Amino acid sequence: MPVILPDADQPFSLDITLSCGQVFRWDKKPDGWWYGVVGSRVIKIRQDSAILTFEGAPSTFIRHYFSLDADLNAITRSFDRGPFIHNAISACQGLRLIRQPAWECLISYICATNSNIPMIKRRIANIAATFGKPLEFETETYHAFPDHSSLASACTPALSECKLGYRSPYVLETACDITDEKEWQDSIASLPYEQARSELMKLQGVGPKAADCVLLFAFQKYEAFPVDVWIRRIMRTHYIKTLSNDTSLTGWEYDTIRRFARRHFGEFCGYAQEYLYAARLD
DNA sequence: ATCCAGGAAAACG
DNA sequence: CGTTTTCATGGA
Repeated sequence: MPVILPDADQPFSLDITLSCGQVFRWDKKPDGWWYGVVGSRVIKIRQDSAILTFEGAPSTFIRHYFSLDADLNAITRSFDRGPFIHNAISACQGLRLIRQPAWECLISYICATNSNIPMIKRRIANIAATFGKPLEFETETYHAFPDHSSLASACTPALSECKLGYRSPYVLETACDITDEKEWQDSIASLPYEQARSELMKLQGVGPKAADCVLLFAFQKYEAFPVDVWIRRIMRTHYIKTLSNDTSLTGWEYDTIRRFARRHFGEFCGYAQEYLYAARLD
């Protein structure tokens, strides 16, 4: 079975990377193996100290998907400013941002609004099981995430079985809006962050938060700083203490937070965001 | 029962 | 224009 031995100077934690809430299609079995579906591959992977053992994809794919080529020490050093983020970096050593398939990431974060992580995972699994291509792996059947045309032609009853709630029409309309998956992906990738963000927000069900997540997790726009209720709470408590206490996050407040973060943490503020988010319960 | 969760659209002043 | 209300789902 293929093995990767990451550079000892380049930390990587498979557990933190897969469980921090950036990606929704992985599960860890009690025997220590993680199983996930990426594109049309079922991947099985585990980490024992520094040794990464996997099956289902070539090592070039694994390295790219988990950003093992990135100089993580240099990245965390760039935003290691102040005790709070420093503690988050220490608590989540080896957390790396995954390079997710863009179309699946887009739909995932449309399904993520006003929900918790177990609920999001269930919705994505439902969509894949209903519309995705079955993939056999070790006596079990997994499902690829369906392409945009499969979802665009989905009939409403089948989609409502996926328990998306009020997000169903958003998924459907977005699937219909995107006529060519690769063309869409290339056009977003070619734009600078702010423009790409504006383009994404034209899609139904994609607001500031979802757009920032897609840009960060699928397009490697590391200046994106998604603000959810957790991040807002953390930023208000530890960084911008003048922010108000009212319940709903206004557009003005979202922009204030993300621009502060861009200035304070620098060009990798999106990476910093993920460390803050992953360490939120500490 | 009430509140909450990787929010965003629609309705309202 | 900015602000408030509504939306569906399940766990705590």
